Amino acid sequence: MIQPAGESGRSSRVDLLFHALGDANRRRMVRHLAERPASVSELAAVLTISKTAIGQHLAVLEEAKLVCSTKVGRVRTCQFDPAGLAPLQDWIDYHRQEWNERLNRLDDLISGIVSKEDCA
Amino acid sequence: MIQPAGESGRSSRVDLLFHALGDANRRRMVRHLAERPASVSELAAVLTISKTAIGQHLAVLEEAKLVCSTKVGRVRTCQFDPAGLAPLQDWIDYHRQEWNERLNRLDDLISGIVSKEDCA
DNA sequence: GGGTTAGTGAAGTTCAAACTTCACTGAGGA
DNA sequence: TCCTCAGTGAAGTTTGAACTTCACTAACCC
Repeated sequence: MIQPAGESGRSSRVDLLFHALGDANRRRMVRHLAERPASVSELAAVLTISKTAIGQHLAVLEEAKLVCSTKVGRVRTCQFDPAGLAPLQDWIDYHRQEWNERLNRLDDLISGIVSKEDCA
Repeated sequence: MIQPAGESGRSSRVDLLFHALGDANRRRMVRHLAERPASVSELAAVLTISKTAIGQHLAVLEEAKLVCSTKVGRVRTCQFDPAGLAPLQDWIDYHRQEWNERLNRLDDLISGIVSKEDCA
């Protein structure tokens, strides 16, 4: 059974996101939903897996806040929410920035050495 | 044993990336390496897991091209490579864009309806 | 040379999670 | 009303992968 990460030690938002997107089928779901909303049955047909499996993946995606769904009558319609990607973007930005600062520190170090050499 | 994804069906770059970053310990490694390079032993001390485990995680991160490492003497030094994040950024951008286009199509549809109403 | 330290390979254990099937509920249509 | 279709819950199976330990190699230091 696909674990909807209820009490599985997956705590942070980033954790949920990377885990949710770490599965190829869930990424296919997201990709499909980015084009247009779809029902559980439609997604099951597209991915050629059981509707039960779709339901389980859906729970994971919803917990990661990448997808939301509403049920009207007997059909549940799933929708992509791009805002859910924000923490992922933040994570990337953080690491890029950290890296740049590291390069800057290196720059400072080097120019410091150079100016000392100038003094000598 | 940590599977270095050799023949595990993980094919695409994005697949490798999401899988690599889906693990909290690997993210901690990346975070540490974004600040400064480190040896296997140092990472093992920081994450408090065995050096063997670090070596296994390292293989995954290297395959995803997020980290590179070189061995001089008996110590292997690992380094973060921010360029490895590019495909991840592309993935995010694609889905945001797809979403925007979807909204634009909706806009067009609505304004089409409105102008028809104007004609009536 | 001999001891220590850094890292690796092999093998085994454990656990999460991605599926399945089956049984069921409940909405819609003939 | 009856039948069908959409979705869900429970339970079981199977696999991938995150660890460990142990044994080993090779570099460094005395």
